Amino acid sequence: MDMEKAVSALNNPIRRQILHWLKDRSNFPPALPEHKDAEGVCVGYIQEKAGLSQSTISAYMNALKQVGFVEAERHGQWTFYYRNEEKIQEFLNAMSNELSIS
Amino acid sequence: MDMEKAVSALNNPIRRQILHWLKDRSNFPPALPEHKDAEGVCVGYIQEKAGLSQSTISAYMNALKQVGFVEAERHGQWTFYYRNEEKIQEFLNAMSNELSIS
DNA sequence: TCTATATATCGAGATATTACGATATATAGA
DNA sequence: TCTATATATCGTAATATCTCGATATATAGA
Repeated sequence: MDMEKAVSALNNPIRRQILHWLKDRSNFPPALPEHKDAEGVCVGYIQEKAGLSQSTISAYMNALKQVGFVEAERHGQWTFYYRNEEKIQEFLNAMSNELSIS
Repeated sequence: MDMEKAVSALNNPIRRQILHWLKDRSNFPPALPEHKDAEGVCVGYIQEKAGLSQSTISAYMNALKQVGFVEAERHGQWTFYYRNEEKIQEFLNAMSNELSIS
């Protein structure tokens, strides 16, 4: 866990918000019938909800992916992003260790 | 807890390191006899350990103080900084809530 | 193959952060 | 009051981040 990159990825309210939204699929419009089997949420839905440009959201999701907080899965033309709960917990533990425990 | 400012204050390896060092007074040179009663560590010691300029450390400590992670106490010409464990724990809990719990 | 759609990447201007040296302020002691 | 020391504040150049629009790439379907 690269704490440098991890904290940096979280040092943005929208990226933190997206991570939070991804906790619950119902924060987004229902999946299309052909995507019922795909895990996660496509970039377009995240973009719409966040209200930022497509390129910005794509970069944001990449930043979150680089540190492992989310994973990406391609299904056709769509990329679906979903949380990596282990990595998120790992970060919280590392942060707790770094700040609290001597 | 202003998460915006809090994460921003932690988005710097030296500031995180300082918070960690402050966990244990023995990370710094022993206190002068006339400071035996003062809680915390003076700016000069922190500066020396961090290896950055005096003005930078002063600004860093102020950033940490603004979000409540440390508190400051003046004793004569010295300012002593020490951790606010409650606020740090409050931040860790808030972070955990924001990231993990839906 | 051609077109439409979804996403990724690129380049850039605006803004924020970093870290410094210079200077100001506060206090202790002569 | 004058000087020395500790810390705070100011002005700054360098660097990083934010966010966009334009463009490139990937895939599905006609």
